[in-house]
Amino acid sequence: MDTAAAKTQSARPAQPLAEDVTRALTLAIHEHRIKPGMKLGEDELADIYGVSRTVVRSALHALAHVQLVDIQRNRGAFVAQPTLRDAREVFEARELLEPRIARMAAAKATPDDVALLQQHIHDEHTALAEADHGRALHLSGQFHIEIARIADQQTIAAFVESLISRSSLIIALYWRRESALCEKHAHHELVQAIADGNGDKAADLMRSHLVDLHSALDLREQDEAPRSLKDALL
Amino acid sequence: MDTAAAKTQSARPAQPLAEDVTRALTLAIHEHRIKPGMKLGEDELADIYGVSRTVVRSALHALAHVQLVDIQRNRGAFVAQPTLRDAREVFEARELLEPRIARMAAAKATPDDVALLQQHIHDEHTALAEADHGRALHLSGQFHIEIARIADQQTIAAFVESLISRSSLIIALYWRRESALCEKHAHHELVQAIADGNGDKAADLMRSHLVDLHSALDLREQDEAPRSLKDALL
DNA sequence: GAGCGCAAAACTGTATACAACTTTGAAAAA
DNA sequence: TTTTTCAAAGTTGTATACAGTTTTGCGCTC
Repeated sequence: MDTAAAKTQSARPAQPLAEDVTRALTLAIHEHRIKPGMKLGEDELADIYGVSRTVVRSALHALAHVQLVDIQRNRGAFVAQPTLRDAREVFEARELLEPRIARMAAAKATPDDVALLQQHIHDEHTALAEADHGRALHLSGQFHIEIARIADQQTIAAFVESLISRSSLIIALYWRRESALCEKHAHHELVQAIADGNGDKAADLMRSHLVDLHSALDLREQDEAPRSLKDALL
Repeated sequence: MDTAAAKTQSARPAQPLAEDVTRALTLAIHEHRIKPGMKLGEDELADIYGVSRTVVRSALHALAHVQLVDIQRNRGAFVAQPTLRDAREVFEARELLEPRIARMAAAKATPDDVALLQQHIHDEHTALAEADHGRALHLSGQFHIEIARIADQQTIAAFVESLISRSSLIIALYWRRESALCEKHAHHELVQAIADGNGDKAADLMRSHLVDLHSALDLREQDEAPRSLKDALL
């Protein structure tokens, strides 16, 4: 009967599967429950989620495609560790794409969309109030993704989503503890501009918001050697 | 890295890779050997490449992530059929990203890089002379990808690569036969601007080149209904 | 003859088994 | 004691087997 313990999910029709693991892992990474460099053993995950290695493998490859994990042949999968260069590139790309997306969102947003964004902000505040920083960070990312969805540009939205995922890792690695908390005002003002249909303002707010984020990171040249060393010892 | 030769022949080193199948399929799609909407049966491909379904599955999922194929649950994988909207979005994104990439490439290109680009152009002309339109199209795309590589912006380069892949499908679906052949001059002038380190000119040339491409497509509103119908009958 | 329904075939999704590679630990030699 | 070699354990890559779903085709009913 112990073997059945792994199948305690039998309450579920067992229809959705492989990508559930992908979502679970993505969320865990976004919420910083598992940290950059951590090894993701296939057997271990298969045991945890009560599925076979086949499913875990599929999920890990999916995450590798989004560059959330790094798969090394015959060595295994590890949570990705974006380099300083990666960090700069990701934020550079975000500063290129997201203001434009914000402008489009301002042009297309419906009242329902605005309400949804405000709900996101509310949830984020709630998470912060409960000191659940991981969840707050995840929701903060989802906020940006939601804007991309509202802009109704699937192609660019997919890129933005990928960039935001990686941003989570970058924040985990390079966030300056001294820097202030994510300015709650930024998101709120942005929603207001979108609700007003003020595209220029939305773009500007988005740009400055991203610059703020960017500058809250410690992207100075630091010892990259320890990184590769930690790879081995962690 | 360059195991380009290892592909379709019977003399397989017996240590090939799953991603070899991915490359082979990608190339086949890029060269329009297999067309949008075509079904990619797992057993069939496994038989063709002499590998197990596991490997084929992995390859198909990789292609699905780049949106080259469309995987429908319990139904199978099909070569993707970008919609008119997809086509517009892809070229819009390219017109946003590639000029910037061209500018960066002009700033960073070494003589070797320029030589490589010229080689690409030469190969493309050769393919055209042999009436191998599929290969010419593929090389044309690789040319753009190479520029992104030279620009040394891995993150954006990855996006560009994805966009160019999809462009191949879009061209297969919406190319106007009446429109002139890919203007060979465009690429050549672009290389010259890059070689001269003239970033502004490179960006401008890239932009107009993309606009030319875009306008060579027939993106008028046409019957989308047949599309969904063809899905069933093809 | 047309429409409906059920069963068999085909294919995908998942699990398990086997092979190859990497790592690790200890034993032997210097 | 240090270094080197080799074997055993562990993990990933690939193949095969099984289960569930979709499709198809035939037969039955109206």
